[in-house]
Amino acid sequence: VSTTVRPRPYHHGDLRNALISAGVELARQGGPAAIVLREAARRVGVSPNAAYRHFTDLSELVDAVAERAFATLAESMTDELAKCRPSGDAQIDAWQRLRATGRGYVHFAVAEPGLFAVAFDSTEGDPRAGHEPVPGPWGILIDALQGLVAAGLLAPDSVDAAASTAWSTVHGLSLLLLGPMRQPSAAARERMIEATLDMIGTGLRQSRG
Amino acid sequence: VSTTVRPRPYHHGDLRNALISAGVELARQGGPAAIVLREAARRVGVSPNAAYRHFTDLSELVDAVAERAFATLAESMTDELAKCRPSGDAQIDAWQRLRATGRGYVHFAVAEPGLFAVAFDSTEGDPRAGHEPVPGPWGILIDALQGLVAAGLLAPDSVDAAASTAWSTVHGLSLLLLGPMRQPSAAARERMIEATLDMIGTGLRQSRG
DNA sequence: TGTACATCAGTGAACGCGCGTTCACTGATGTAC
DNA sequence: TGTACATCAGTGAACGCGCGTTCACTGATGTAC
Repeated sequence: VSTTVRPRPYHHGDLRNALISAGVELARQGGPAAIVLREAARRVGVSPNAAYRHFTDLSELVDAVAERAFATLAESMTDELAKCRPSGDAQIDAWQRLRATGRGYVHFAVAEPGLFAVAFDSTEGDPRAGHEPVPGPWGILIDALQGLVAAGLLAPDSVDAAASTAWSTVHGLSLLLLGPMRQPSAAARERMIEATLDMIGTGLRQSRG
Repeated sequence: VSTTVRPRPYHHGDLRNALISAGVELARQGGPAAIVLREAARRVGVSPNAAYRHFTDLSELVDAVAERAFATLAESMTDELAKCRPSGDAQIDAWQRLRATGRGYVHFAVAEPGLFAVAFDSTEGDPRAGHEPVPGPWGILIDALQGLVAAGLLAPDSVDAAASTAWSTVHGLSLLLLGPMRQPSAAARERMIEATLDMIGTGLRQSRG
């Protein structure tokens, strides 16, 4: 095979993206601290300083990885939303869609703890700020809550408060499942998730009255 | 003054504790990663290797710092409990005491983000495992829930589920307040805390029926 | 169509840094007789 | 009460490591004429 090895061209062609991908891989395994510039370069097969053509700083690479992590989190939420089948009852559907966003959030956290940590480690300011053009996790949650409003299940001026409570609950559950309450079985985990989503629901119903 | 400076004795006398305290201080400022053996030794005024008389490892120092962090968290919860004044109504009091534990938890997280991070970074297994002889955060929460049971407000076999939901909610709120939703005013923060505690209450009331 | 040359994207070697940890040591302490 | 000596708790110097970053450089690319 050695004769047919295509020699790597001098110019990589897409080094910036390749480095970010390597960074994502590192983050998946070891969280934010594992994003190491030299190691990313090593994996891409490039000298460490080549990275400086594309990032002024290590922190810029980390930011780029965090952005991808956020996008993947949003994707997990929309994936779960896509599984929702209309029931014919608009109110039931609205609740289901809210649950789906939460479920997607927690599933991502459990499946990708490293990326999850990166997303919330390097968040400067709040996630409401855009990760445009695709709506980020916050936007997706707000959309789901607007769905409740449209179905007459939530007062329009309760959306912000509802969002922050729902987010914090789901975020907390995620960290609990990753850390102090690592569950042995996936089934037990799903039970905890659904129980927590129940609680969010009853909380929101209550605050409506 | 220089003549009256008492020369530091060759033997420190309490180096282990001094190093842990230095580690706590480092953790307060920079979280788990800031616990650096050489720096701790530097602050105590001792050579780096002296630490190895008291810890086999850096990780052993980190563990000791985490233990202190856990104790301080528990303290914050009991402090808040101590503020509860009996109202004459056992049911109201039981709710108030549960709220107090949650409030103490979140207050600690907001006041000491670095220590809070250490506590949950290095948690091996779950926090239910003892930090004896004083009851840890988990024990304090369980106690408060047993209070609800005693007041006839919670089914005895719901305690575990209630504990994990309550914990995850309060934990999530803490992280949210530290990160994505850093609040400008203390008042706004307290409002969010109380709103979340409300939600935990309605959630538990619901699951009782 | 060809050639000069600016620009871009890499290389290789080296830097200084702070870290955890180990080595051989020395000063202080406490116990046995 | 004094002295020998084991033990304990420190010191000072050094190690190897991997890191982020900088330097002067070279190979490839694209544009002007």
